Amino acid sequence: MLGVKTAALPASLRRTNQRTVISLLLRLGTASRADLAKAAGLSQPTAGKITTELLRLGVLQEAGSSSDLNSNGDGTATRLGRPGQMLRLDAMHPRFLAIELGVTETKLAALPVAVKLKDDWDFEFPTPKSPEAWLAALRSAAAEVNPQGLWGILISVPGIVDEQESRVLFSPNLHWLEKANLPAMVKTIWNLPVLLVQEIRALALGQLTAEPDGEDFLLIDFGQGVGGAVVLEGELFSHPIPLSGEFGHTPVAGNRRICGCGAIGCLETLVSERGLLESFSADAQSRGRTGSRPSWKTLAARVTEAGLDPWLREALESTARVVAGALNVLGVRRLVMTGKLVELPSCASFLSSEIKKGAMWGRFGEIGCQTAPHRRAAGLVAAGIDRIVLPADEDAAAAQRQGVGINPP
Amino acid sequence: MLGVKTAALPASLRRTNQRTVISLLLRLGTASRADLAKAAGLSQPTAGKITTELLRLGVLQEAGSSSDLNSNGDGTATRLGRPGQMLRLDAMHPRFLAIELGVTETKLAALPVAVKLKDDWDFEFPTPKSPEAWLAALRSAAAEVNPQGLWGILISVPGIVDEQESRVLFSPNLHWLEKANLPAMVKTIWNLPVLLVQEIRALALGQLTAEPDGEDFLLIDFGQGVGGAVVLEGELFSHPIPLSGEFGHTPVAGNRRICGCGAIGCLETLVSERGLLESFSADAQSRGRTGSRPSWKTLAARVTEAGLDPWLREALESTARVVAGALNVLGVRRLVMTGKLVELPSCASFLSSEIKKGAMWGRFGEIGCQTAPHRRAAGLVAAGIDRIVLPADEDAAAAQRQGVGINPP
DNA sequence: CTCTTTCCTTAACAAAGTTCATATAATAGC
DNA sequence: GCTATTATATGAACTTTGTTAAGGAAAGAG
Repeated sequence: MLGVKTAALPASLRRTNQRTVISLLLRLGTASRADLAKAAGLSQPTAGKITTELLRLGVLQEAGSSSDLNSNGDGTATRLGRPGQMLRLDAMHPRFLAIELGVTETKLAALPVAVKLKDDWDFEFPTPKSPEAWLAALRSAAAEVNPQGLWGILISVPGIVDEQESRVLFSPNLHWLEKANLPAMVKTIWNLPVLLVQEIRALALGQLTAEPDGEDFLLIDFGQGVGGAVVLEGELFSHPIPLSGEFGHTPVAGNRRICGCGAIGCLETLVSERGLLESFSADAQSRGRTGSRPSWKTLAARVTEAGLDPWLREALESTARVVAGALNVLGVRRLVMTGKLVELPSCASFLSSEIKKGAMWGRFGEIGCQTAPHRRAAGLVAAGIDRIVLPADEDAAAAQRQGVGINPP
Repeated sequence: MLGVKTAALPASLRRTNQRTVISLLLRLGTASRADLAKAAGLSQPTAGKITTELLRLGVLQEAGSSSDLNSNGDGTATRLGRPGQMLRLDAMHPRFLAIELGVTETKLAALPVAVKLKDDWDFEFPTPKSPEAWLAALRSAAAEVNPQGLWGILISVPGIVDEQESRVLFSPNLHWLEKANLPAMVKTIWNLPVLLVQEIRALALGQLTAEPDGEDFLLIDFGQGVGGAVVLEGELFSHPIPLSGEFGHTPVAGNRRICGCGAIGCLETLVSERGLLESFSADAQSRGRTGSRPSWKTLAARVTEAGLDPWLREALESTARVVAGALNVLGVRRLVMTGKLVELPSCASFLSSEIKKGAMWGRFGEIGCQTAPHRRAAGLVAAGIDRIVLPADEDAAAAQRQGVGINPP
């Protein structure tokens, strides 16, 4: 018989363990097989097999023996016994081209597996208003990228994305995406696997990468839109219907603004960048100050100087109620906030205190509220490793790599 | 070597498949091993092994051969080939004593594995106001229960429950529970495993039992309190922190009522039974009708006659906003509502239409809103099967059964 | 009475993890 | 400098779980 598809345990156990090892190396930086076995709760033989595989795939690289590192002058007492072969995530070869397709800017960076935790883009250009123009701009940026050794293209997209089908379903602030076939377009430049990742999910994955063993959390980003994503039991929550995290489109009592999504009264119309500026401008006019044109800068200045004006206070209170409701339903007690809004002075702390009042857990213990930088790039790479390098089906993986560029040594 | 704990795959795969088979039988009623294999996507040998085990445990019972059933007069063409041995969930032996510990009533029923989908209690008594009185009342009810063959006691409890530790953490409407050690108390009557299940979770599990392959849903119950629980990817969502589903304690803008939980403005103070009656009474007074004492009956009459008064309309709108927010965050598009509120005329339909307006998915497709009866008993049995009959650790199972009453034939 | 069809079980095997044992490479002690 | 100790990495044997392949059992069809 020839090439019969042989039996397999349905659950992709091996894959789970591979991911555990990668996540451990993200945290530890460098570790021996024995360290990994201990930390992952696996036996040494299993850890050995897994690392062998990851080395073959090019995800890991060797980093000398532990004695080399220890003898490097620092005073740590060298341990007894045979030193381990240290391993780390590969930082030598750029493996992914990450693209942030933002409402106003498009940014690019070529990233290795060992990605930096904070975004750091190589090139950027203003996002044009049509698919063709965007592709043209991307094509000229492409000249600066060496596609040698790349495994895939990762694109962060605002709005609602069907990540399985790589289609943008809905993007209120960038409507032309809905009709474009991004993967096909990008493949005319680089013939590599292309992965679309919903922006808010990339951010959450990035946060998860940065703190892999932090507690479960809800991440909210206040940008051009307002999104939310949840990490439950150490995993980014993914629903078959690609519609989770649409935080900003929750109705707010008394709000009559029309939202890009077609509904009336969405939270987003109050606390997106545009919404905030709109309120600020209306308020400034009512205060009789029509002089300075409302911009993010003047808004920041006003907040620094006058604190939270009533309109802003109210918007934050509404936000806090929606967030508290989400925390209550989910049973999560940690919140990570990103985006421009929480960089305004005292906004983050006011939000936090309001949320703490509204969330049930606040009556038993502490609600953890923190702000964080954007970690899109780290999130994109996490998604890329997960879906391009370690796909569920080994055959599919092979097919996707076909003639494309994974180069086992 | 003697009794060395041997190797095992960490994920409890077998258990998952056992549960799949049970859930299939709940839906199909009766099926052969071959049917189950096909429906569960397992191979016939595996299905055979699993059913053998479940028969040994007493979860399943044999139900004659399919030819017997078919020849029973109905006109279905008897199929070709060897008829299958039909299997069904055991309906002969009462296996669990289910207790609904409600705020006003305590109800009991002895239930077999093949539980009815709608609640149907054998005895009930008013819930006393202290642990001792409750235990005494329970003890006298116990005379009517034959403990022969019982596997465990299942108790549905309102409030926040740590189901792992079997402790009630918080129960705003039944505060004495927080200090009582229910399992220890109950074990003085029946020396059997005792399982506490959070009321809202029992309801959601019951709904899941009734429609095991319906789409993921959010269940909301409007009773003495207001709770919510989520079924994601066919599983009741459980968080390590036992605090999910606390729907009712989300703050509502403008609401100044003081809640049993200690906070101000919780949704629950508006739409719990008590909250509704309070609003109704205030409204009646303002309309100058102090005559008829406000009761659920007069409220129902008023709604039947006058439709939704503004105060009720507003309360429902607030509820709809909170629900819509939850649906948006979770990416769920199906809602199941239970409890007294949605039995009031036109309340359920008004709620549905408001929620459809606020939930993001409503702009793409249909939000499914339905009402359902309480299915606590079914949910309790599901939890009992899961945690008493099929525990993760086979040793723990054996220990828990020790000298207690699982009788393999 | 034999043939076909379907059901159930036994046998052989594959995947993935575990324990146990063994080779290897350092430091520590004499 | 040689041996003892300790820690790492890997090879061998076995467990769990599930899969395909093959064979016996029970019914209707010809």
